[in-house]
Parts: sequence; C-alpha cells; structure tokens
Amino acid sequence: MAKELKELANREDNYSQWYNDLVVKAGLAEYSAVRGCMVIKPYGYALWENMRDALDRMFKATGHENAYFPLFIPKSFFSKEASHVEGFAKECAVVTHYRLMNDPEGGGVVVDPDAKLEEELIVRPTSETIIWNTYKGWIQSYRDLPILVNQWANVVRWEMRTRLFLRTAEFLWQEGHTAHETRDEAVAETERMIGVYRDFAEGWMGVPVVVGRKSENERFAGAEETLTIEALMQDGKALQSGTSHFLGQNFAKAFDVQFTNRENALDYVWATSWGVSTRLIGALIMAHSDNNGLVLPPRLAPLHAVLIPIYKGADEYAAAVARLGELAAELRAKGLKVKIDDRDNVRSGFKFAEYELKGVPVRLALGPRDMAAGTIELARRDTLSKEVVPQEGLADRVSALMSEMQTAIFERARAYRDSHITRVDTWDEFVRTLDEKGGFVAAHWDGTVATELAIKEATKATIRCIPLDGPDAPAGLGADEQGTCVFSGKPSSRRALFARSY
RNA sequence: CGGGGUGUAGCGCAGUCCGGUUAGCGCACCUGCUUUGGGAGCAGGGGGUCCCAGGUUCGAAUCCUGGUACCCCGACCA
Repeated sequence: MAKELKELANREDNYSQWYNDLVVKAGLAEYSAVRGCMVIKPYGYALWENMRDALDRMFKATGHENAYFPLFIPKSFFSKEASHVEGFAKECAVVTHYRLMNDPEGGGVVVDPDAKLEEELIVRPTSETIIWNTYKGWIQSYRDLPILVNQWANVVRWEMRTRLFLRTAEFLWQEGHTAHETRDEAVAETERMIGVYRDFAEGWMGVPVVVGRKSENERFAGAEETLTIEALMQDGKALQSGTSHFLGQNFAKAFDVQFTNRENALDYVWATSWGVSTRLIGALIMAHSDNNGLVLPPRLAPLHAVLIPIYKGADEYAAAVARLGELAAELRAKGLKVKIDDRDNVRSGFKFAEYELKGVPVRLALGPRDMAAGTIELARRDTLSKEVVPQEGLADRVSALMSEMQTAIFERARAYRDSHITRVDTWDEFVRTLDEKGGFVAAHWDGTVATELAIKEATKATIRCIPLDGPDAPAGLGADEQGTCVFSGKPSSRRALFARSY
C-alpha cells in the first residue's frame, strides 16, 4: 500500500482530495506561487510531451502544419464576434501598461502611469480572433484554401476556482484553426478531427469516450456546431476531454475574410477550430488510477519498466546491478524505455511503492534467488500481480506485455464506462440514478435550452452530448428513437447523455 | 462577488478559550551504527519574523484594532 495515499481520506469519500494528493505525490504537478497557476514537474511534462508528440504526428498525418500566433490580442479584435466576446469576457487577463518604475513614495516598484497602452491587450483565452485577423491577409482565392494550421501554445482563462490539470488559470494546449472553401469541407474537417481525438483518447490514453454533439447551451462561443469527446471518471463524473467546432462563416464575416470562388464570385470562408489541453492528463489520472497511485498506459508512460536490485551486502549489490545492466540493454534494444534504480540509500520496498505511485507499467526485481535460478520477478502495475519468469526471453515478454496492458487498461475503463451508462425514462429514475449511481444518464430531452437549464438547476447535471451514430457508439445510443422528454413530457426523437461533470 | 474556515520549521498539526520557563509533536532533512525479497530500527543533530502593522501589559503565538494571504462551498469553466 502506498502509505502517503493510504493516509488520505477514503477515495470514495473525498475524491477531490485524493486526486489532488495523487497528482502532487506522483510528482506530476503542484500549485505555484501564482494563484490558480500550476507548475508541471518533469515527470508530468514528460507525460505531456509523449501525448503532444503522438497527437502532433496524427495532425500531420491528416495534412496539418504547425504555426505560432501572438500571446496578446488587441481588445478590439474581441468585440468583432458577439457571442465569442460574451463567452470569454468574464475570464480574461488584460495588459494595460508596458513599464514599471521605482515607487516615488519609496520602497518597491509600481506601474508607471505614463506607460498606459492606448489599446489594452488581452492575454489569449483562445486564438480565433488573432488568427482570423491574420488569415484575412492570406486568403484571396479558392486556390489559397484550405488552410490547415495548428498551434501548440499556452492560454489564460481567469477561472474562479481551479484544479490541477482540470482547470488552471494558465494551461497548455493545441488549437487547430482551419479555413475552407465550402461548408461541406469544413463540416468534414470538424468530424475528421473529433475522430482523431477519439482515436487518441482510446488508442493511446486507454480512455473510452463518447463522441457527440453539444447542445446549443453548451456550444463553444461563436460556433455553429460543437463536437465533443466525453470521458467518464471513476467517481462517476464526466469530463469534456476535447472539442472540435464547426464555426460556419461567423469568424470570416466578423473579420471580413472573403475569397474569389471557382465561379468568380466573392464568398466568405468556412472555418473550424479544435483543441485538446493538459486536461487530458487529468482524464488519464481519473480514468485509471487506483489506491496505490497512477496507472499509466504503456504507449504514453515516460518509463516502461524499472529494474530494481535486491541484495545483502556489496557483493550481491554489484552482481545484481551488473546483471540488470545486461537485461536493460536487451530491453532498450526492443525500444523500451527502462531505468535501473540502483540507489543504495532507500530500501527496495520503498522503491516498489514509489514506482507504483508513479504508475510505471512494469517492475522487474532481481535478487540472489533469481541470480541462482536465472529468473526475475515481474510485476505489472495494472493488476498488481507478480510472477517469477526466466531471464531468458525477458525483453520479448515485456515487449508483448506492453500491448497486452495497453488493451487491458482500455477494456477495464470501457467496462466501467459501459456499466455507467443508464437509460432512464422517468424523472424519478433520472434523479435517483444521478444521486445513487452517477455516470451517464441517457434520457429523452425535448431539445429546448429552457428544459436543459431547468434540469441543471434541479440536479446539477448537464447535457454532455447528443451521441453521434457510429460503429463504437455505446449501446446504440447514436440512433434515433421516439420517446418523451424526461422533464417536460414533450415528444423527443433522440436520447441525450446527461451527467454531472468537471 | 456572497457564505464558512485557516495562517505556528520543507509538509501536516497541537498550543490561543483562561497571557507567564528556552514554543512543541509527527513526517521529511543531516550524522553514525545495524539493516535490506513490499514504504527499516536505534542513537544523536540542524532548522522558527508564531502572516503583517499598530495597540494593551512587567510580560503577547495567546488579548484588542486594522490590514493581508490562502483554503472550502456557490455563481463561471477546456
């Protein structure tokens, strides 16, 4: 048992506290001196780099290129798209001055009142406005389209309440911004990218997601349609893990981006934007971890296996470490990232607990008994099971185990998720399911914002999405089905997925 | 911005009501010895602006006044 975590409030009683402690104790991140801002520590950043690299390859494979746009956005840009400004106005950091001076009253440093900016700059909460202002200069003809650009950046949203990885004042993300000739092409791009996110979440993170449309109320500020991937955490709450927006011609009209089409007529450009953030790390943690700590999927784990010597005295230590060195070389030759923990100042039991806390998929312990028998102890993080195996063929075995564990982790999360999608047809059932079981509740909804808000008011649950049809839509939820709204009793032709969420 | 709460060693806390030795405990840290197949034991040691400012008092972590920071619950949200 991980002692530090065991001392926590029961995971079932205080999931938030458990999550926070896990993030800090596993060495992923911690709060900084700046309110609401997070320091991502090397281990957490290594995880992010792995996620980023995998996503980046997927973006490039779908024809996208990276670029970089400014951190600051002139205030006037913001007011050009009405619903966009309304969506973000309440959480913007604003730069008003460009110089400091020594305090004439003595002591410290103050803002120089003479250095006031003529126009304030907004620290980007998202980059649609600065990017569409830029695209205006790039696009004259249909021959300039499509533009398929992504940027890796930080953004700032001055949130009232923050949580490590899930909601911090500043966070890292990627934002794709594309421009297209036709509506159909932009819609196809929106759908293609939510598919990329689904493939990444499920194939790399091992986190099953529901793909769906957002309701009007939950839609991105300025979008005509928002597609989302929704994941389920182990406490029964949902997490919006990635979004892809069809922006129509809204931003093209706001920034006057017109082009000459194939018929020699002027038209506005069609747009999409899509993004995922370091929030995905939070999703990973809350989808897989147990009371011993993190459980990382092998495809993203910064370290695949750790090798630990067991010994009494200097001779046994030297022999074990030497043999582990040979085995490590064999593992590395198979492309595995491994480390020998040869620290002599902490005991092996301490190391076992530490790597479990950090979620390293495989632990290999080699002691005198193994040295004599030509064996090694192999422990897997996801099941916490141990077996003694021959040193012969170890690299192949561990290599195969990686893909086995990747699948096992995903299947376990999917079984949990699937058992926490509940179809309900009455209001009583709806409320009871949310309170007693949690998870997603699939219910008929009359399609109005008023009903959605009334349900939120009554239960704190929101519409996470209206699931899209697809081969992996859980339990056939993507299909049309006649029924009556669970709240208003009015007719409905499709179920929406409700949940309490982060 | 509303409602609660807390500031004492790196972390977690006791002490504050009822002022009085040199401010204490656990973890962590340092040194030594013994240990080492699941978070070691013993011994010794280092570390403090008791949030800040002012006041009351012979004497303030403790009482009074004012400030300030942070946390939790709401509204907001990738």
